[in-house]
Amino acid sequence: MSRNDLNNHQEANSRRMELIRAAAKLFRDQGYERTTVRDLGNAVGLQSGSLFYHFRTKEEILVAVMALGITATTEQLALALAAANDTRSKLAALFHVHLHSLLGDNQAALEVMLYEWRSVSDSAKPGLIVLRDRYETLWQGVLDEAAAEGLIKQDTHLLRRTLLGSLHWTVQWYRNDGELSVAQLAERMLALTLQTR
Amino acid sequence: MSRNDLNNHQEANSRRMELIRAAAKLFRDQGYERTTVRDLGNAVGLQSGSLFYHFRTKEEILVAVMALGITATTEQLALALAAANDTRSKLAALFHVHLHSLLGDNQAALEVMLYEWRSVSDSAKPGLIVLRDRYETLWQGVLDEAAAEGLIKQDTHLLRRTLLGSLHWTVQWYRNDGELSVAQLAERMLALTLQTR
DNA sequence: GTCTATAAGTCGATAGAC
DNA sequence: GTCTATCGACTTATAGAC
Repeated sequence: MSRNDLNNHQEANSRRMELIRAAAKLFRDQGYERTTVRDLGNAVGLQSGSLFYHFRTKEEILVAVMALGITATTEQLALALAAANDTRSKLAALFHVHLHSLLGDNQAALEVMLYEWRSVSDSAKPGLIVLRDRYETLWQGVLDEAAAEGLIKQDTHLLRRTLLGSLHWTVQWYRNDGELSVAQLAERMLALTLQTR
Repeated sequence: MSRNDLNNHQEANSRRMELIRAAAKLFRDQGYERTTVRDLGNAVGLQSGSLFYHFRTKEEILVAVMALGITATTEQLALALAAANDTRSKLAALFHVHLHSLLGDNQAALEVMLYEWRSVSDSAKPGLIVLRDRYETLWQGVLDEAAAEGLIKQDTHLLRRTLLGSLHWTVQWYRNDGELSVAQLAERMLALTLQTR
């Protein structure tokens, strides 16, 4: 029996999770539309027809990939924020967690969430928007705190959108084999944001 | 005979241009892969087969849309920079021209350039990259000038990438019927960038 | 659970009439 | 230049055997 639960991405059902992870990479590299169910089957050693035992439609796979991408990132951010001692550290966590999730090893799922949104049907969008809002609420809380302390500028709503845009765009130009590590990039982007001279 | 000239997008050949403009909107709204040649034909009152008199392939239409988007924006920026009196005005022009080109009336072409890059074949990429680099070189010149005058921070290469990322991402959340005009948005994003308190 | 086989439809592109 | 008609390939999804 196929599952359709946005939240329960941690299920031990390894075949399903294996498929989601393989789909994330294919969707990221080729795009959702150009990736066929035969491609997905090949990636996990199944015939294309067998996929439909695990998922009812190809789009259900896309939604599962996106849900995994955003919830995993949210969980990592929540953990990092809980471990941070001061506001400056929390601010740094926003950049580090986001970039690591986006550019780190095998983390294609968040990128799919950001760049394949148009392929999601209207009926599936609300559930994903809830997950995205949960993540952005964490961001907003830290930014408001940092603005109150004078660390960053006051226009925190617009700041959140511009910062997330800057971070999302890194996938278009960042190269893992370049001179800059993900952590170094996070620090330099943080420095550009802080109210210091 | 079909034309294949990246630069000559101003050709008076109105049928071809009409098609490019219609394709820009369809590609933006539905994505390149989901837009069929039948959709393109309907949009300009042609049968699908007739398109191939004007373009050899569907991808050639995509490339023409992108070339139009980036060259038109570059031309507008060059004009605005030539009219600017000081560095602060040039900085403002970067934000205003980019956002107007991206969010203004019927300006779908630049958005297609930014978000359908994966659908461009490897053979067509170099020509478009040349056009994009021309645009980013204008940006880099202004940013270097502004940094020298202390208007913005010194890390201008990374700053260019983060700013363009912020601007590109506005298409994902900006609404024309909202409370903020494009010009107002440009000013507020500029304010977030300037080294002032 | 996974297979084989295929249904049922859509796709980009071409050929030839006008 | 645009039409009609269609080719051949490819697509998601289903049915039934194992």
